[in-house]
Amino acid sequence: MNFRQLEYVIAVEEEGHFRKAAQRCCVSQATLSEMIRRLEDELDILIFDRSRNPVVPTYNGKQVISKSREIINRSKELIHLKSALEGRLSGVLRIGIIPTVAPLLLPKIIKPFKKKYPDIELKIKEATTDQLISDLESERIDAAILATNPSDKDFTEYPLYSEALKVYGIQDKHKKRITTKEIKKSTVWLLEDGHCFKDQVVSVCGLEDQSNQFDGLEMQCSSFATLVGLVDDFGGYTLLPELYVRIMSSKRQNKTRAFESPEPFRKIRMMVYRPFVKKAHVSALTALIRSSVKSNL
Amino acid sequence: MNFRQLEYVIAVEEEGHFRKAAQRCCVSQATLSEMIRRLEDELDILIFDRSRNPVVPTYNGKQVISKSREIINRSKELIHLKSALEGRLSGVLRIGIIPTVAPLLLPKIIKPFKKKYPDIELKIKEATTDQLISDLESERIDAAILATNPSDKDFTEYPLYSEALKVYGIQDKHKKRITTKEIKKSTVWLLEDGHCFKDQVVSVCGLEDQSNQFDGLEMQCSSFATLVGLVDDFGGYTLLPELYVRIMSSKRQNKTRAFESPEPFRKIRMMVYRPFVKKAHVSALTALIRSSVKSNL
DNA sequence: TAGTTTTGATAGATAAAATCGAACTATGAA
DNA sequence: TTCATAGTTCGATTTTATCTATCAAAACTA
Repeated sequence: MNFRQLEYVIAVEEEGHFRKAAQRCCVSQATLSEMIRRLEDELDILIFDRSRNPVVPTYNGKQVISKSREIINRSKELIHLKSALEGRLSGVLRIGIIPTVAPLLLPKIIKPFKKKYPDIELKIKEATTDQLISDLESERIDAAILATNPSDKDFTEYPLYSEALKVYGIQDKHKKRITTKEIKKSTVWLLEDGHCFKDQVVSVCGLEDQSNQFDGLEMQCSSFATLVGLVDDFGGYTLLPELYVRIMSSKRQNKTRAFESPEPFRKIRMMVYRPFVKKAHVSALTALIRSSVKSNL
Repeated sequence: MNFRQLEYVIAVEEEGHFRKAAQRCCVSQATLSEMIRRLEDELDILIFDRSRNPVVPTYNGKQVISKSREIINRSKELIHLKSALEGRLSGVLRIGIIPTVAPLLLPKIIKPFKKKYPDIELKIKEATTDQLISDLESERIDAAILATNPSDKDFTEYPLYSEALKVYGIQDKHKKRITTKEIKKSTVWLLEDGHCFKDQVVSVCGLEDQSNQFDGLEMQCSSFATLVGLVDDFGGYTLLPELYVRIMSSKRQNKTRAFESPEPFRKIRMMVYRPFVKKAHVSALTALIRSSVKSNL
């Protein structure tokens, strides 16, 4: 067993293809094939089902790949240890963000982060909470920015910020605050399934799990911009997180109101699986996000 | 960088000696020397200070060794993955136990464990709480059996059992229970510093941190057997955990009493640092200890 | 002090491995 | 069938790890 074999296995899993994987690893396909066969012999585990296209890992193979990732990730850390010890953070930081946070947060933080830590290569993945949790466990990402608290307590969390949920779609200029009862009388436009924000809205408003239906129109929304457009065109309400309200036009901000106290809010957290690896990287990013949001909320 | 280089580094750290390390790794000293030099070149970190005898790691070298252990431990897990997946637990399980628990617990569990899991090689280390916590962090051991709760919350704990603290040295056969006030009037013999049991006794009885002094005699005790002997010879009292009382002669058990309610007790826990590796091994041992103790307490 | 032992480093030879290009087999599409 | 694509196998080549033998420095020893 050697590091390269593990890297080959990871590459094949990600590419689903021996030739592409070989290309990525800068070796001939023959070498990669032979090395993977040798690893399979040594572990006495068939890692890939080659009869399928794309090549897929077997059940046992998935366990091998998972362990391989752990090992390769740590070996990368060892290679970057020197610069880490010197305080020059370097290497890769792989972050996952849910779609209802990404467009609000990323524009604020990417540039300052790259400026402050030029030697860190930032890899960002936008995906659903479930996907990101699975990525954390398999060490495909180092940290995830989520709005829900995974019931599973194998994760460590660092609170980032809380933001209130606001209501969009108010026409009455004199109205100050609004209750859930009032908006339930009308249509409440929701994001499509899979977004945790949708579940939060349903729970906050005590809605039946109504889908976006209006006069024969069914919409699968994946962004706040679309939701706001729907409200403008068809009436009704939608809920928006505070940070999104702040980047809307003032005309639209005028159609937004806070809930009656106590205001519902969502907590955004940095979640990590192995709190000690990339600790310096993650806390650098965490600190940056906190200070960035503090000046905006 | 390859696995063997990391193994060589770990061996040198543990042996403090290139030749001995080479012998342990079954290679020539020249090979080991060369490979370590190459790793140092690659990482651009001087790992060992060779001018000292025994050879000691540099500060940065210690970080390298720590990461190397993480990597090597995981590579071992990968090698044993097949049998782990088949339910036949195999490989090494390295356990640390504090000295005031080891002699009470080990005799009960080692044989049944070896019988039930013949493919697991059990390595047991007896050491103080502080030492074991450091061993857990550096992955020198997989789990530790402790009586104190490390304030640091980076550890996961699995409760094993609780045992009451009893008082030894009672002469009055008609006495049923005893209070801390009563025993404080006389000498209370203690274990030497470093044992957490001693600190627990001092705290339970509200003692000044008195040392074992009696008529010009100063004793550094490291076992309950010695403490009991001291009480027999010189009078006074000592505190014993319940499991120890059970293995004493009935003559001595007759000189033992429980405290007035609420009885003080100590909680014995299995502590792990990375709850997911060797999870099956650790829970196998945990289950065995619990059931073994249940029939004895 | 001079000789001896011990320690880790170095050099050249050798065995083991990883890698490559090319030929080979299997599968599915035109 | 014929072709294209996929992964495997084979022999040659390069790279790497390892060995033995030797060296230089430091630590003992007589």
